[in-house]
Amino acid sequence: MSETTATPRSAAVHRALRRAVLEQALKPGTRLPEDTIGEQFGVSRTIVRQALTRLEAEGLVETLPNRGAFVATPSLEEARQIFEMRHCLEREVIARLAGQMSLPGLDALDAHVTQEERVRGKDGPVSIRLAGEFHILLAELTGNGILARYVAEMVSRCSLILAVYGRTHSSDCAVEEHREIIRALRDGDAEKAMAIMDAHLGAVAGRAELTAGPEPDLASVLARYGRDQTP
Amino acid sequence: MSETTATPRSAAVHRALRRAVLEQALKPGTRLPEDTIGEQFGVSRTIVRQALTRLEAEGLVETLPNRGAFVATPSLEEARQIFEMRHCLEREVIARLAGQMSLPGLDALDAHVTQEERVRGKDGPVSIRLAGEFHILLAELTGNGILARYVAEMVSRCSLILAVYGRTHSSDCAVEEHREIIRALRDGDAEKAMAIMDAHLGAVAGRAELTAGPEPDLASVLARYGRDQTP
DNA sequence: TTCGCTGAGATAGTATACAATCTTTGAATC
DNA sequence: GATTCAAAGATTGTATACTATCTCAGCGAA
Repeated sequence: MSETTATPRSAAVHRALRRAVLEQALKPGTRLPEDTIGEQFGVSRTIVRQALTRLEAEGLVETLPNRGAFVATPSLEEARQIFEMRHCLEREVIARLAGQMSLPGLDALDAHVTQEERVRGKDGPVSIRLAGEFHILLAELTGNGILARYVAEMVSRCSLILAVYGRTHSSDCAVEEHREIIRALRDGDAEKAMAIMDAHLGAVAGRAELTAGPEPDLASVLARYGRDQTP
Repeated sequence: MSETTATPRSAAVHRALRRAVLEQALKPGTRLPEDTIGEQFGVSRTIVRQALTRLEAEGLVETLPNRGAFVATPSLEEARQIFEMRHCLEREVIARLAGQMSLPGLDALDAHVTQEERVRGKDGPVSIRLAGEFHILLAELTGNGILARYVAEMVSRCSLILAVYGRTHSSDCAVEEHREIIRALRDGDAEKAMAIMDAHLGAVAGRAELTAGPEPDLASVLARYGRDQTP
């Protein structure tokens, strides 16, 4: 995940904003004024601007000239393309891992899913994030950092899509499917792992309806995400 | 290819630098001091910094804290990963296009290769760039912008790899292979198209030795790339 | 000679001031 | 009452000034 971070300060802002978006604390379309954010983090607009530039490159933020930055709102067409791309990439991941999993790798996956189970139902936002990070972890285990980065990007943007078009994140089934994927990978059953992944991603893509929640206060969200908790 | 460009000025610097890197006018490891670049383009460091940030996100530039930006020098391991990823993505492109090519699409490809033939042997740098853009055009024809963006990124970074590890760019064979790929796609022969693409990419990846050229003058290079010729 | 220190120069990191642009509010007119 | 224009406010775009850090040359001591 981690590129050579340019500077620690803007990296911190970048991380915090990214997390807030991924946990759907900042909903698509939310305005991201530079000075409001800078004020919250105690940095100047210069720093914020760098973070926003990077987020834009990742597709999590859209900026309009002279209008500023907004949390990206994927169109239906974009959503379709992102799901397609994610599907393609994750098939590649499965193909590379099936039957080739190291013991430490399997342990790491197990540990992650255990963590998912621990917060299931308790902390919605964290649960959403962990579900995505399972797929990123999987991609990282291939050893190909580029592949992992692309998967991470697609997972992030899927989170955005679900925030726009999705119903509630039903994490119950997801966790069990994650276990099944691990099992199939351990057994070297590439076909089965692929099938489960297809179903899993299909399920994710399936949740596509319209919902509208209340607009949360930007400052209060940022106050929560300011402290850089690593978990 | 084109995201929502933040601001025209930094976008221009970004394009120019990118082009210079892709045409190997700026070789890997070249230092990219902010004020030297800013001076050349008549903009402040602020603008240059934005451009460099974007280039870093694309993997074309690496920055070291308090040391500044350099044209990225891919390690052998990165090179391997990039070729793997490119291979995976381009297979996806072929799979989607085989037998589904529209007439305008085929025309566009033909026109591009014709352009490649026109500059073959005459303008080395442009020839390198056009060869890469053939693959990007192919990816764009799938209609999936994300896929196209990723292919574009991999093509760019391959260009960087060849600049470090490659021998001379033998564009002669490449152009003919491009024609063959078009033919196979037109005939709907997915297997053949895939095989040619495999061979083609294998040939690209195959050129891996060590070379070292003379260091060109940064200012003179930028002077050439300052004028934003669109072709 | 070599090693280490010190200070000058250069360059990136950051904040801020100012300019340009957009949005919005309010009033005047139809 | 609706519409249009204008001015004020807000926010982004850009340049620049200042600070922190790194690099390297020069000098002195072992």
